[in-house]
Amino acid sequence: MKPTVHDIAKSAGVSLATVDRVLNSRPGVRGVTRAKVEEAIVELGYVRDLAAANLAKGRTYSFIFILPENDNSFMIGLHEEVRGAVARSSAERTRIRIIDVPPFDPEALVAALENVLVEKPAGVAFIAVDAPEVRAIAERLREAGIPMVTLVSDLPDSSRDHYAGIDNIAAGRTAGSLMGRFLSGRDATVAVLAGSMLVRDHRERLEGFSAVINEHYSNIVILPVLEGRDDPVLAERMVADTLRRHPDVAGIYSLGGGNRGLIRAIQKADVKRPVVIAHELTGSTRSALGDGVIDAVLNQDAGHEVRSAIRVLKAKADGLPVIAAQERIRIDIFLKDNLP
Amino acid sequence: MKPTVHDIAKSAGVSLATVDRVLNSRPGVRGVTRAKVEEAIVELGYVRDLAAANLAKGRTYSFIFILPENDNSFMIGLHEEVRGAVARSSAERTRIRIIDVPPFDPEALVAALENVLVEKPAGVAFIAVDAPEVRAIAERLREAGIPMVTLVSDLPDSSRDHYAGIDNIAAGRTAGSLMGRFLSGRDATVAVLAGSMLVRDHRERLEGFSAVINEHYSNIVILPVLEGRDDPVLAERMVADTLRRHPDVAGIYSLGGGNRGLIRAIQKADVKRPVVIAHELTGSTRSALGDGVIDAVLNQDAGHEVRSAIRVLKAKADGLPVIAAQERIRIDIFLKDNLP
DNA sequence: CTGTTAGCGCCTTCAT
DNA sequence: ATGAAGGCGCTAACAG
Repeated sequence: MKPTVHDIAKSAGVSLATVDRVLNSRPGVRGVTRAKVEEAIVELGYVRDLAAANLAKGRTYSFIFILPENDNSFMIGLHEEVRGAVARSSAERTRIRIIDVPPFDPEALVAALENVLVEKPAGVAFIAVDAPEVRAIAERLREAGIPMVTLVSDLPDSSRDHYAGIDNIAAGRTAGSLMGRFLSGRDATVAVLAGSMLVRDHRERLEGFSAVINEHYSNIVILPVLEGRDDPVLAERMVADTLRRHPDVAGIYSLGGGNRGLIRAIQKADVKRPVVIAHELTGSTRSALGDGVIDAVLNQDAGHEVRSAIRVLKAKADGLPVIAAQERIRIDIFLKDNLP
Repeated sequence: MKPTVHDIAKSAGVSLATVDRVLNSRPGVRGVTRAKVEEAIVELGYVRDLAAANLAKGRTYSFIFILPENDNSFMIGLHEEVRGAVARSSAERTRIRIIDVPPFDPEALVAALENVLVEKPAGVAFIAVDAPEVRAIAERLREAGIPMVTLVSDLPDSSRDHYAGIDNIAAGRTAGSLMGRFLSGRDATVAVLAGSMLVRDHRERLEGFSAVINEHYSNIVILPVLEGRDDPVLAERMVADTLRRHPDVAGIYSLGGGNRGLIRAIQKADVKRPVVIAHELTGSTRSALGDGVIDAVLNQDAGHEVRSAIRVLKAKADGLPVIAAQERIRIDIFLKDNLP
């Protein structure tokens, strides 16, 4: 039989309350007594039953998710996943509140996080904007002991406890390798469509992509980056324009959003289909994969990211370890053949 | 406040015991009484607290994992993952027993499953061998109400509740697409190394691979399949032999095990490096990816499969739904750039 | 400082 | 067929 608090109380010759105080490192226990209890704990190999503890405490983990009110498919999907988690809240003993903020706005993010500091939830998840103010408030959250995970976009070297997202440099490198292989040795010109070079994930993807091309595919020339602001209309115009001015473009790496526009531009253009690699599996990229307009999609599983963030926040709140492999967010590669 | 059994007892004007009988559909309640209780349940929107129920019952889910005592890296890794789950057992209220059986042996598998039928655990997971006897015993397990999930290799159209593994036809197609693209239009000869054509997953991978090559890459000729029995020594000999007799082989698809031998054969051969696509990320395929001997590895995440199997078995045991997206096992594609 | 006691939400004898 | 009471493992007042 697994030992319970009763067993260790008996073994240490104290009462349940004292055992509980020691277990939860609450004050009001003499050093000697504490020592006795701790000894009994290790001796009997006691491990606390979290479910029972939570039941007794009537505990529910209150988490806050700060999400940008962005209208691209990926963010909409992410929102949906969080709402899914909200729907499962009662079964999972969580209470999740969503705070919407304007995208790419450090001030707004800081304000939301300040709010978190007041509310003192059991944990917070947010999509980082890499700015000094954000780092500063994150540090204060850490001091306040509020578990923190960054989602999708990280705040490296900061006080966040965990990052639930992909390695964007690796993603860029992966795109570079695929592009290089798919273009197979021919001299070629490749265009890159990004959202904005001010955003860290986009910068990192470009960095990884360029690095691989420069290292291994010197036959490929990368055109100056197009910044389409993740906007389908703008993206379409920029890509169409590029295809007109560089009819020899043999490849396009779309590392941000606005893929609907990219796809339209390619379909309308009167050129040989370029090799296209894009990010995020959405309705439009999925069907473009099927139609052969896009050749590969790199994806991060938003559902996984959200579930992982919650698991990690719970674990941090309880001071428990996580299963690292389970929380690693993969860089999914989808061809039309392995679509889910 | 979430309603509890007390609330519905009060609302229905009965005692806790009666409520409990209704909740667990136990006999000994008059139709009218039952109706009253059920009405109160829906009216108050009651949902039972599983954690509390399990605490009261002192419940632990007993599961049996039947695993082949295979010595290839993938199976060893799978074993390890199950042992990891065993280590987490107490925290997860599970008790997992592993039964080892000889690989590819329907009789042995049937015997083990017969044992399961006697032991009546809360669920069983096994790597299917596609044989009529296995289907038959699976049917008996279903009749006995024992939740069943197949792992890695499925038993399609059978009575298993769930399959925790990849779609092997899709995996083969994915390999075919990658091979076709990597070889980019050139006329080429491709060799296929399998374990055994008697195993369903291998057959399906070959089927998918061939289909794509035939549909889209008529420039590629596939040599007769080599059956290396997942044995590194045999595989090395067969591949070396093939490379000697067909120095023009431009691609190799290794859809089974024994990759250590494949890698050695390629390294020793005095030919231009072929494009190599293999399955399962192990120590050797990982370093071969790094060395450029293997170009892509298709992988199924054994850890995910095991954790998923357990989640699904638990859910089935409780008659609860699962989060489908969480239980889909991906066909991971690894290049050297996105290694975990 | 330490112990007693009464729950958390549910299940399970044992009576009635 | 129904109900009362005690308990699962842990926590939280409230007394001493």
